Amino acid sequence: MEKYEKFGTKEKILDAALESFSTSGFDATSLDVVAKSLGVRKQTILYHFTTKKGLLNAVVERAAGNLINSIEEVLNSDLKGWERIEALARMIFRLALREPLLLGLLREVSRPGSVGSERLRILMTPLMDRATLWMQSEMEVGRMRRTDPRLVILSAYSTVVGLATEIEVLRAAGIEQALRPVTVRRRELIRFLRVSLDPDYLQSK
Amino acid sequence: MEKYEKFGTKEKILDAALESFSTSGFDATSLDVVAKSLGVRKQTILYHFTTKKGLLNAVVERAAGNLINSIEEVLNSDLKGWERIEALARMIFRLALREPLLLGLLREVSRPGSVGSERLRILMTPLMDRATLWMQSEMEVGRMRRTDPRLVILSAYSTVVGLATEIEVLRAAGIEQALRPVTVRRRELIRFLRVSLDPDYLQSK
DNA sequence: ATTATTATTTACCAATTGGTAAGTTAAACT
DNA sequence: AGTTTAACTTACCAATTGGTAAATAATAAT
Repeated sequence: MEKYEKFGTKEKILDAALESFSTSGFDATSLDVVAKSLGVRKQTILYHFTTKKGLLNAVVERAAGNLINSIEEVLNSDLKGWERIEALARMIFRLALREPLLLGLLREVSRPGSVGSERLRILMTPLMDRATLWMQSEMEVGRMRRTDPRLVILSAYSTVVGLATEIEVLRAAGIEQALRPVTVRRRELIRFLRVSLDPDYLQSK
Repeated sequence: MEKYEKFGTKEKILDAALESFSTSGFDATSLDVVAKSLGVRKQTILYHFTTKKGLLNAVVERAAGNLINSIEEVLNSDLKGWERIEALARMIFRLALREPLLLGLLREVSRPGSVGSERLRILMTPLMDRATLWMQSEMEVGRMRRTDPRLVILSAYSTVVGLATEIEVLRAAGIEQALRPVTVRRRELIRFLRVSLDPDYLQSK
């Protein structure tokens, strides 16, 4: 509960930082530049977030919050087994298309030694554990085909991250409608998940 | 034909630069640091490559050269239709596994506004055009199923780039043998390509 | 041996970086 | 009205950045 929430500077800083981190990356982001784009002094940023790394963490945290909320929404539905998986996949693609900056950020932050990659891991781990447990229990009762949950999840994860690259490369390659390949990829992912997980899915055309 | 090829400094610089660019990224790479790691002054680097961007371009060029050579090898074989595609896919995965730094570089350089992304595009475009033409001619004579070649190629491309992320994330997730998921992904890609392209492939388990 | 060329270094530099310290302004509480 | 606290700014700094200019060393050509 902030006290002088007058101009919402903090939020505006987070927006601008997301923009810059996700398109230019952490190192190429200058606090001075970000501040200038907001008509604010750099020290205002440092006042709110103490350090550049702190700012990134805050951005990641907020983004992850969005993601988790979306996921929660699906998890609280009454969809079962395979249908739930498919709903999840669609939800994530929808989010990724609505807010492409999130993809850029994810891409930036999931680089090995990257600043903020640790933060991402900390935020994602419980989500991943939860998903793993759920999948295992679904396998127990035979609603899901037996595989290694983590491998499936990571495959899905890297498919989504790959989108960030793909969309831009498509644009660079001069393909006008960048939307179609994305839906192709979604179909692909869903089919992959289905083949891996849906026990009722007969593998025929 | 260099004149004083005594210590091969230029090559050593390229090696170190590849290492740094692909793991830390362009902006996070300091010429001073790279130079120090080689026991050489920064100005030696700038002597050989004039500018930091020039160095990146040289690194990209060399890496692309490796890639193109490998591809050429397959293209000069007498494999036809689908078999050629599969050989290509396997070749690229082999290269990616043997030299993981190439993946990191590809990942770094394929970012939208990134320095060097233009260079990559320039190098890749003719390769892509050639592949597209070949695929179209194969489709003409019915050795290949009819689809949009560019979309297939880009799917394959982003799968490979996605590997760069996946391998690291897997490691971060604490999965010991990072090799297995990679081969899974290769199988997946080949199956995808086969379904899309091989006219003789009957889609049954 | 001298000269020309290539390779590498020493010395600098202007610009930018993230960050500290100390104000200043404005709102909230009393 | 006066005090406290939050929001923001001005001033400053040490470190690092990529890059220039000039000197020096090493090799090749004459």
